[in-house]
Amino acid sequence: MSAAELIQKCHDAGLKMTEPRRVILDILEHAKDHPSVEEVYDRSKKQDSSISMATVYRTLALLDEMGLVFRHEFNDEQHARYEVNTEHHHHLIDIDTGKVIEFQNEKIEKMKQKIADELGYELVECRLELYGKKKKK
Amino acid sequence: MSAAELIQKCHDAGLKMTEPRRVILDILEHAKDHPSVEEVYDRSKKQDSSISMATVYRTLALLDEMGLVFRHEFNDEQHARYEVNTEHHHHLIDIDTGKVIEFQNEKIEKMKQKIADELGYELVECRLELYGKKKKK
DNA sequence: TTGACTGCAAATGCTTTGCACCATT
DNA sequence: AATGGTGCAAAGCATTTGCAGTCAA
Repeated sequence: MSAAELIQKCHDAGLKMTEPRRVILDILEHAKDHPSVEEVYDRSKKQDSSISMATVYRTLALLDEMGLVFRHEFNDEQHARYEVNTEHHHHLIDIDTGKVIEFQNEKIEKMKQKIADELGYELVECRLELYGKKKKK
Repeated sequence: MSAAELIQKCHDAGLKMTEPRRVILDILEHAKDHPSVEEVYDRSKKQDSSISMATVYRTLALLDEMGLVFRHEFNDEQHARYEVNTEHHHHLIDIDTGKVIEFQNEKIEKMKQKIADELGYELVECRLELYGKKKKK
């Protein structure tokens, strides 16, 4: 999703497009990692030093509620990480380096649906995180 | 795992078996839910009113490090939940009621291994949570 | 114009920690 | 006796919130 599309969706939702929001959306769209709130804040400050931490928190929470963004809380981390909601995928976290690798798997998607269904539930959301160590060749 | 086995493992690890630890292990072993720290604390107080919150936090952290217990942080909850480490399983959380259902699935286990392997990783841990709404009959 | 949005600083809530005392080994 | 464990209270940290001023629509 491009920054322009994100802005459009915010507009459609009736949100005012302020400078802080524009900057934060831009940061998120260009982030190739899964930045923490503080990281989004630091990067935002470079574009507009007047942006406050409170606004970053408020904006990210808002985007999360709207479903434009995903909030992650990986193991052993005390802070949240965010990423733009693009294609559905999961994460493998390198427990030594903290590196996050994204992956998709059609079979697992089907299994999830099936499991929820068999338990009498309609699947709404899901969180799958693998934690591993890099294999030696 | 019975309370006696838990105590044995703590003993083997060289931990002193104190009253607070005995009580907390007993609480955990009998818990059929996934109690929060505060819940473990409240239940512990009924057996020994002198137990402090700090000790509950310290003990649970210790048991988690030892791998005797699992720490969960389900979506939209600001506190951790714990459960004794028994058979490997995952959770389906009812997003309306917060009810937690446990499940196992052999195929998913295999898929996880395969995915990690293909990404060049040795799988160490995993977290799979499904969030859903109860289906109407 | 006006209600949504913002920065600031104070407050919250879960969790951790320093310290002096105490109990298990 | 030694040292690891405990309760208490204070500190930490990520996150939230009250408020008064500001700005997009």
